[in-house]
Formats: sequence, structure tokens, C-alpha cells
Amino acid sequence: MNTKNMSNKVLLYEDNDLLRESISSMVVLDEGMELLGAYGHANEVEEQVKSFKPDLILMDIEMPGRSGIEATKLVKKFLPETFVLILTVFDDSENVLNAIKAGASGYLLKKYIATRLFSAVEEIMEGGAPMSPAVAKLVIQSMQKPQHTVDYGLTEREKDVLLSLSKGNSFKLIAADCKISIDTVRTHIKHIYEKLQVHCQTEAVSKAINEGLV
Amino acid sequence: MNTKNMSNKVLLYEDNDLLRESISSMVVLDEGMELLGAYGHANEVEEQVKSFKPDLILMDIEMPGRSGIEATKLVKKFLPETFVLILTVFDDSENVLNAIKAGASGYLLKKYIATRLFSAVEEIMEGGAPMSPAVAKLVIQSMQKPQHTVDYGLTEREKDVLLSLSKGNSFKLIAADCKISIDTVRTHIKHIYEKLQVHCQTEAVSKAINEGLV
DNA sequence: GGTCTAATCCCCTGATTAGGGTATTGTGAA
DNA sequence: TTCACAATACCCTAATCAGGGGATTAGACC
Repeated sequence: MNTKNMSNKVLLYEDNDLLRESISSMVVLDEGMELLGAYGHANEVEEQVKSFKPDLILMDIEMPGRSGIEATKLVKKFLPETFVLILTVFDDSENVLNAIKAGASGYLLKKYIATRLFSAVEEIMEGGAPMSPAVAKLVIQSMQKPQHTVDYGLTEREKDVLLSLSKGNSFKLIAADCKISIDTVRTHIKHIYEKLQVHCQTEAVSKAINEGLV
Repeated sequence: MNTKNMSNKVLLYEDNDLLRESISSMVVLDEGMELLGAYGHANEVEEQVKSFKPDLILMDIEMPGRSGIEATKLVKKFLPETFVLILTVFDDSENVLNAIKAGASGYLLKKYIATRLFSAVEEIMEGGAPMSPAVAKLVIQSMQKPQHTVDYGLTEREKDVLLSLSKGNSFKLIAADCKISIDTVRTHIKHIYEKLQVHCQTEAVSKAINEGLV
């Protein structure tokens, strides 16, 4: 889409006037980028994206009106091939993960803008995913199943039964699966309900899957 | 756990003799790391981890016997505070994502070992998550994708009911939740079963959660 | 206007599950 | 040797669910 000697068309959304000016200057002075527009809010992002067809958008999260995360969703909806680099002071897990789920290709904390903006842009345009170490850690943690959040004290056999249950098996099938009688299955199930503090299959399955017990 | 002037205790698993020797040398010669052991397979990883209590494990994926991904799961099970850095030639999405889900803290392609091993180790020990740009991209893509894998043609109302069911609600509670009669719930449930090709609640909930329908 | 579908509601019957017991065996800890 | 507990198995009753009907209303589409 972009060759090395073509400059990348860039849009900037940042509500802080000073910062917007400063980033604008950086972009304008860089020969690899061409600034198409810089806005203090993202309320007209849909029209702007459609008319400018940028290659890259630098997006703040906290802006008056529509948030950068909402704006990112819209951008990816109407021009999916556009890259979005989030520029923000927030590095809490909620914002980071939501931005990435919304379709952002990279996440740069504002304190690193001066030193790393150009390398981040370069990385993004080459198909990479620039992230500060702290952000990368958050992303990885979100994928690692919360293994030892709570220990419900399930025995091995109870875990077997719960696993079979979570696959959608009836008591009858669980009995066959575990090679025990259906009454024993019932006994295990009762203990599982007590330990998980639930009162029916669906609750147990939901809890088992969502808390990584299976 | 580790202060800057304490060397980190390291275990290495790598089946290629030449590469194992070469990485061992790098680790031994670095004053920040202390090599406790280097093995060509991970079949006794459980005992080794328990007796050495390493701070960091450098783990190959493809090894005879137990894979590095299985080994990583065991390590995190018995010594959760141990960091695991995957060293591998594979950068396909399946291996990368499985390794991360298994609990790996970082992922370094072998071609980068010579130039980036020390910085990756440093980053990991500081709580970061070193990844090559290609790997970071894979991780991000995996979070952006899993929305509409399969379309079962559920109507909006059916999705509402399925969502409520997946939270562990009984038909009675779903009825209250959606403000409809229990009979209507039953009708929706019947249609959901048909469309999802399942025959009971647990199967439906399992499918809904695992395939991201809710 | 006719057809289709989503969403709502009702009934019935047989199967399954929930919640309450009790009991035996084997194992491992106190 | 007790004691606790995991794993196995059985019984009973009330509640809930599965699978089969049928029916009405409102909108969409042709």
C-alpha cells in the first residue's frame, strides 16, 4: 500500500492544544509523514476518515465528546486498512485492552512521544505493533488465564466431572465418560455446587469456563 | 524478589546441542545471570524446577518428549513466580498464542538471540514482556479477531436469552431478566438449541462462551 | 393482499436435575 | 488406631428442563 519513498498520510486527534501543536510540528517536519489534519475532538471522525483516507491516525483517548476508543472502532469500521496508534497518558488495563480490541495497532504512552514516536510509526507502517513494555505486559496478562485466582478446593475427581459437564455432557454421559455410576456423578455434582457456591449446571459451567477451572 | 546486584538463577531447555552450548556460554559469561542447569528435554522439568527454584527459564518449544508449551504450564503451576522466556524458530500464531496462554512472559525468536537475549532477559526480570514486533502483532490480532467466527443466525432476542443463560440463570430468572414469560423463554431456548445444534443448557452455554457468542 | 419471520404466550408428557438423606471402602494423617 | 476425607453407590421427592404440539401479533418483503 505504501512504498518507502511515499509519505504516509496522517490524521491527528488530540484535545490538548499545546500537545496537538507539538505533535503536529513533529509530523510536519518528518519527511516520512504528511499531516492531513489535526483535531481537538473526534466527533466528526467518520466524515474526516472517509474524505482524507489516511494511512495512519494518531489518536488520544480522553477527548471531549467521543472517546478515542469509540473513534477507533469507527475508523476500523469504515476504513479497516487504516492504522491507529493510540497516544495517551493512561496505561491502565481497561483502556489498553479496550483500545486494542477496538482495533488499535499500537499504543504509545505520551511520555515516550518525543523519543519514540517516529520509531513507533515506522514499526506500525511495517505491519508491527509498537507497545511500551508495560503495555505489552498488560496484553500478555490478559491472555493468561487467571489460573490461581480462587481455589475452590475441588478434588481431582470433581474436576474431572466438572470438565465433562462443561463440555455439555448430561449426567448419564458424564457417568460413561468417567466410568462411574450416575449416582456417583450426582454426588460429585452436589459437592461441586457446594464448593463453587452455585445451584445449577449452567452456573457451574459458566463459573468453570470463565474462571479457567477447566 | 531480586535486587539489581543479585544474579538471576536461570534454567535452560533446548534440544539442539550446539545451540544449548552456545546459549549456556552467553548466560555463564553474563554477570547478571547464574546458570543452574541446561537440558536437552523437559521431561523432568517438574522436579528440576522444584529443586532449583529458578528465577527465569529459557525454553525451547520443539523438544523430544514434552513440548516447551506443556513444560511452561507445569512450571507456572508449581512455581508461578518463575518467568519463562520462549526461545524458538516458530512464529506462527498457534505456537505463539499457546505459549503465552501457557504462562510465558516473553517470546524471542532464535534469530534474535545473539543480539537481544540480554535485553529481553532484563526486560522480563523488570516485569516486562519482551516480544519481537511480529509476535506482538500476532498477539494483538488474536485479541481483535474472535468476534464473528461463525454465524448461527441467532436473533437479537435469542442472543439476549443466551447471554442470560450463560450467566447461570434458570428459565425463571431469564424470564425476569428479559421481562417476558417463562414460556417465551422456553420457545427462544428451543430455537437456540436448533440453531446451535445442541440439546441441553450446558452444551449451549459451553458453546456460547467458548465461541465468543456472549 | 399474501407470505414470512420474530417475538410473544400457552399446554402436555416424559426425562432430567436439585437437594436432602445414608452407607461402604480405602487411604493417609494425627 | 482413630479420624477425616475422597470416591463410590443407592433412595426419595419436588422442581426444572426437553421436546412435541398450537396460537397470536406486528413488521418486513414481494
